[in-house]
Amino acid sequence: MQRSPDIDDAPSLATLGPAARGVVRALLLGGPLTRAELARRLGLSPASLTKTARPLLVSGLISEGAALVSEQRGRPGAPLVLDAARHQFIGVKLTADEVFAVRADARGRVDVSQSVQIESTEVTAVVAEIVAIVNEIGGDHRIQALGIGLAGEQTRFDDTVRRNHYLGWDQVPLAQLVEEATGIPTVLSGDARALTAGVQWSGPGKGMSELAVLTVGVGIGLGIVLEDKVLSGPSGLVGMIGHHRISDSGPLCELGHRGCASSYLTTAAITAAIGVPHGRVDIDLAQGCALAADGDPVARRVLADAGRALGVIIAQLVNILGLPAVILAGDGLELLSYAEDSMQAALAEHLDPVARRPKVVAFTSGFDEWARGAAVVACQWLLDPPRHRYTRP
Amino acid sequence: MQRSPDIDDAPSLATLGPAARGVVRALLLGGPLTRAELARRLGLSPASLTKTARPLLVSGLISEGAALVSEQRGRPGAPLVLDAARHQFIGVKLTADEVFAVRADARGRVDVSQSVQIESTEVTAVVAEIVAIVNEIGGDHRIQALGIGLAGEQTRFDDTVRRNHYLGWDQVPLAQLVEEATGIPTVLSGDARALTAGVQWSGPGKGMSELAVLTVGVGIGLGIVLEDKVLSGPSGLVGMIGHHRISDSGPLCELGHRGCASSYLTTAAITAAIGVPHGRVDIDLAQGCALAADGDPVARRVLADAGRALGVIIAQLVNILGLPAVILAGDGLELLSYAEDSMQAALAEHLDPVARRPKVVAFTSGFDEWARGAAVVACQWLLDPPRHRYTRP
DNA sequence: CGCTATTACTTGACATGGTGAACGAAAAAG
DNA sequence: CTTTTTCGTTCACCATGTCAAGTAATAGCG
Repeated sequence: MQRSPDIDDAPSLATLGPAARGVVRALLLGGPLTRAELARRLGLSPASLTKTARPLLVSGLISEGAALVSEQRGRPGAPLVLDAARHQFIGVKLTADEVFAVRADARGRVDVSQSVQIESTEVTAVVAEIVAIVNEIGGDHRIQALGIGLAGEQTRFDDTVRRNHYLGWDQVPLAQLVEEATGIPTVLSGDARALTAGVQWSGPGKGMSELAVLTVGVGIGLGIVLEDKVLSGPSGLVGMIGHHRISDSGPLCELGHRGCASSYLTTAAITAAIGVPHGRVDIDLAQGCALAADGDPVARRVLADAGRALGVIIAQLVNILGLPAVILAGDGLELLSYAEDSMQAALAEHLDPVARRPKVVAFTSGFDEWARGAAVVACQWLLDPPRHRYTRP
Repeated sequence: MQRSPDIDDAPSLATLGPAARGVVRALLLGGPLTRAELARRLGLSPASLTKTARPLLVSGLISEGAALVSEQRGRPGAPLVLDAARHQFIGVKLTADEVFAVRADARGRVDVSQSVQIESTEVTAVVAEIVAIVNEIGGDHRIQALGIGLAGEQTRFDDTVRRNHYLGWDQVPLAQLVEEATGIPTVLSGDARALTAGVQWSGPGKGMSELAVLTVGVGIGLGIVLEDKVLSGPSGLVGMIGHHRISDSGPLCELGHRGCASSYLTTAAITAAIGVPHGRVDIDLAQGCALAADGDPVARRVLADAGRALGVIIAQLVNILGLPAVILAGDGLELLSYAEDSMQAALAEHLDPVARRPKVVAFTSGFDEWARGAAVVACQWLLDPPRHRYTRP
């Protein structure tokens, strides 16, 4: 080819074979790597890497960097460099009253983010809002894929919104609708799954093959990673941990459960529990934490109870699945400031005596993390090796 | 070694390539199948099946049966038949005081079983006992592989016994020791994992891609199947559910937990809970159930509480993992007779409102089911596609 | 300086497992 | 007897991966 590869001239990741995708994935996760190192990580022979890397090099998708200063004895390897910024993705977090979108590169680094309130949850209106924000945020960039995260029962790399309580939708082929309007390949994802994918791809869980992401905020969410894959379950109904009973006594949740996780941990539950004894209904979580900081016994107790609930849930997860790490996220994470001790105590108490204590990490992030996760899902979707299913003509 | 070229001359399953293994696995699970049906189940083209089946046919590993009476319109397919009985496996369940072994075919059908008490848990003594029982039970049959199940933290297709509380072992290369003494390829497995494999391969969970097996007896065990694979976790520590707290009040378990699962569900806990109020220490589970049948209020209450504990655990599993089915097993299962109602009630109460209610199946079986599971693991191990990891010379 | 050990990469022959397209075979339906 | 439908085969071809042998570049060392 004569002309130098223009910036948007690189082939789409979707056209690559499974072997090349594996290399791209490893380069995205591991920065520049030599062929030898790639071969080791992917469990392939050096010969395979020579063969797989060549077409990627000639197509301009990756390039060969200067050899590093050698620490080894032998011939230094030539690092293969993948410019992640040349592969842009858009992630959308869809709720019943807002569309939040980010544009991120293949490593999940966010470039732009934007949000818009929506008035109607009617399908065509929502699709129009998504299309508008995607076009705006996409700008001139070529977008490889679009991921949409929403609360509900989505399976892995889904395309249809099944019965969705929040939006009032049922069997809406949202991916197809958006794809037709934007021309960008689109995939749906449960929001907890998306957040978890983001955390594991390029967040605090990067490189961990097994972990759970537990979110607190309006509700309680859970995403589980096993063997490097985010669990989706056959029906997409996974991680419904919000109403696990923590104790026999305790507050009531909105479903009438006494002492369930939601009754201890949702932001509404915490602010109510702190506000009511003080005769105040307008307290928010920050104020509640401030009260605890001032030594207010009610706030202290409520947050300690919340921490205890967190600890119990973490212990259950680790007992059942043997997870080495649990990451806490969500906008209700503020509560941890005065809940961490009781969380750790409850974790220690409820962990099985032979289970290993997991690493518990608090991951403070903005709301865009949900949309970023959706972008990561879109990227993982493109890189997912086509699952070799013959379909008869 | 010289062998008469008779029926046992078929090639070992271990020599097959991944494609052929897939066909064999499908034939083991699905009885005789035509090439067309195999192609559909494996997601392959008809051409692939012709190619893959041929060497299996000429080697005699499978044969072509007579065409079935046709219900379809077109040409009837020729079913491919695999004689599972020609592939024998041995499964061993190892405890601190007993070695229990079965010989089963590749479909997990048990032919012979035998057990022996062991006096010493010294490694060489135990290995000798295993070798003796394997040789005896193996007879003249060619044994494809040997699986050993034991309580402890074994990873998937393990070969070393790590720190094992029951046997007092640490870092014992048991698989290698037995393999050297018997000449049979040997693999280790956690006992819950083995039981679960047996249940899903050819037990009541046959064909289910997602399920959990919950055992009650001396302890509480848990095995989880996700996407057709039994979960093992990175460290082999999975399913440590025995000390999950069920209620704040309740009996004490041997670790001092009040109201944990073990305190409600182990056979010892139940018999003690029934026996003590009656001033009897020698009650066994059957007698306890008999008392309940006679209307004894203590026994009724204890069994109802046990059922409630079961229901809570099942609900937790289903909430977290979205499992469509849970299978109950173990020698303590007798308790279900007067515990099922409370179990169902607790399950309904603790299940998340949006989660789907799982099928709960009681699977009554003998102790040989544990060893049978180990034999199934051995078979699955042989059929596991060599996981394509290049190892440098 | 040149030799050796070590590590990185390439080359080409080959194996495996997969596909599509064209075709032949056997049954039911009409 | 023809059509339809489904099953199975053949053959050319592709993608991925290995092995064995060789080339390339570096550090260490006499």
